[in-house]
Amino acid sequence: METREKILEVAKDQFSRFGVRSVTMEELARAVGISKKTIYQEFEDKKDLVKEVFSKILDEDRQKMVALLEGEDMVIEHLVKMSQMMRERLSSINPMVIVEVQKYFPEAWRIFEEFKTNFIQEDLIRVLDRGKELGYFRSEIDSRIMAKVRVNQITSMFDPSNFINPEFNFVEEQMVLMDHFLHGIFTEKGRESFNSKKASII
DNA sequence: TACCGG
DNA sequence: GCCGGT
Repeated sequence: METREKILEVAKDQFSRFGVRSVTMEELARAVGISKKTIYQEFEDKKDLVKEVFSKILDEDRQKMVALLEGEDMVIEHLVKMSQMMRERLSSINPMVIVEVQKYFPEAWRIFEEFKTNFIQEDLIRVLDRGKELGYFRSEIDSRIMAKVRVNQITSMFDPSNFINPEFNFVEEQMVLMDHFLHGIFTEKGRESFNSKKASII
């Protein structure tokens, strides 16, 4: 594996587990088994490294989401699995990291914001439109507005005010939100299809 | 590895 | 005093 890839891989792991600010460049270099100098040959500074780690994480999610859209009739499964993916992503990251990145690494946070609007939202619009064509979702729903609503529901997990003092378990809350969202857009056919296969996809 | 400066 | 950066 290339040095750069190795650094990103180890940094992703260490940052996710211990937080960004509590992992020093010194410690990171030791964990990778290289010198600080080598890290600074690959990355401008710590901000740059954090940004690249974040891009890598989002790239992995992007790949998975593209793969989800492969099947012809995968509309409902797509929405369910996307929710699943985001829940897994959040539980794999130390909540402290989210706060740190927003506060001290605004460029990395911007990457995440762009991912939300440019990718997740556009992906949802396509899925909602496809679901309407297939008769799973009511034709009168506005795909663009509902896609935005759904992005906000999903990413509310990453809003510190929602996870610092959680009133509910966030997994349970996301499940309830997803169920409510789906039932709000389903046609009769969509609802029946969901009920008949929900045991196998949830 | 040692060092400077924030 | 610690840590990013040289």
